[in-house]
Amino acid sequence: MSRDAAATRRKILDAAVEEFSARGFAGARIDRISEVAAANKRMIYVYFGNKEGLFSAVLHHVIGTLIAEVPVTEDDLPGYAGRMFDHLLTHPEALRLSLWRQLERPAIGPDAADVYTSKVQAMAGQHGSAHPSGLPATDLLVLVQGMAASWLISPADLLAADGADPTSADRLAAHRAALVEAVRRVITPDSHPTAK
Amino acid sequence: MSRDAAATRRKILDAAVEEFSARGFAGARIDRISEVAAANKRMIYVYFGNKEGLFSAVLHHVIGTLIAEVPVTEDDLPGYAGRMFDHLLTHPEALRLSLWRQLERPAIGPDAADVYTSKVQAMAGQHGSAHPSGLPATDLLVLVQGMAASWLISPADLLAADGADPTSADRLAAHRAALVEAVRRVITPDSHPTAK
DNA sequence: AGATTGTCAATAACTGGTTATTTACCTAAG
DNA sequence: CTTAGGTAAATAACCAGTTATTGACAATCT
Repeated sequence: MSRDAAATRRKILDAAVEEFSARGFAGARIDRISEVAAANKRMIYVYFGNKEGLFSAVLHHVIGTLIAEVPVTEDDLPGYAGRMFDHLLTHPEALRLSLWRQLERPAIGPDAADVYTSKVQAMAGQHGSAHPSGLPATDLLVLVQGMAASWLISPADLLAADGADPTSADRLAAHRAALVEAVRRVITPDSHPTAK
Repeated sequence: MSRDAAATRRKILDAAVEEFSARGFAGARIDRISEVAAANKRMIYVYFGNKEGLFSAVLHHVIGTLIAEVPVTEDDLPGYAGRMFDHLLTHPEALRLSLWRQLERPAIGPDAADVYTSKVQAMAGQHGSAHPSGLPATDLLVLVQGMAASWLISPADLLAADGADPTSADRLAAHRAALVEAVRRVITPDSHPTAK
């Protein structure tokens, strides 16, 4: 039996991503993580300190990857929404962990304030604090993120309201198209505002 | 000390709403609920069976109220978004419990399939499965709900990207306006689609 | 009386964290 | 080349405090 600190640390982290993603902080069990990782429980405390330290490491890993792989393209918000949707679809743990973080431990995890601030300022540009669309830049970014995640956080009974299977590849592609188009409309400055 | 079954049941339910909303199913403690309710722990099992039964009752109560008080006005989606935002703002437990339900116990809680199905059909109307806007009715409803909740589920570092206090009444009113306007744009069929 | 409503205390299974100890690997002296 | 010793890595057993749930019993109302 060989000894490999990096590999053990990695196995623990992977198992922790799975466990915390599935059950959240309060629901996660250290024993289950060590079992899945095929590592001794004690090693978790050696490498990560305590349960919260492990949760923090998981958050940094997964959310850090999300931020790195889905850059905010402030000049192409529809594309950003589409790519975000794709990433959340292929990395369900990213969305689940983000939600659990928000609900259970908002203070823990990576701080993306600098990233967001610079993007928001870039969007605002010379137009005061508003995007060319006329909507405040921060609100726009928040709305786009909410739209990108909406399908994946909605209850199944809503997603299936039209009878189609909400998880089929076709349905997901159709929603992706609707998402991108909806964002395009949001950022399009209207030429002739209507009353209703 | 007088005896009042209905009052005791109600106190337990109120305390459970608070506890489950704050900590979720796994994080909630029966002891804390009975303490806050000033009721004996045993009564929880008499009235609600077990922890899951209590969680289910909480979900039915809070989400049922949400569905009743914020009807889906399919002919006024911007207004629906605004009223949903208002309700979630004044009833934070409704959003938190919805999220926790989705993450921890998706199978539990009220089933709104019939409500959604009829609204989606009404929106689709004579236009096949699509809304007058050209977007699929289900997707539209999902997106609008995601938009309404986006401010309230976003991390603080994003909300404060423009330096303003994200919880101030002014800021919330400004975001509400942006939300309603964004939804209006999404449902407006465009007269002259542009490339980018 | 008879059913409902409430109290108290016990229990059996867990849970995060720790202590004491062993095992594998590397290096430098003999 | 071998081997003694130091150190990082891993493990098993354990602990003290919780946790949800229940059984037995008392008070109250109709």
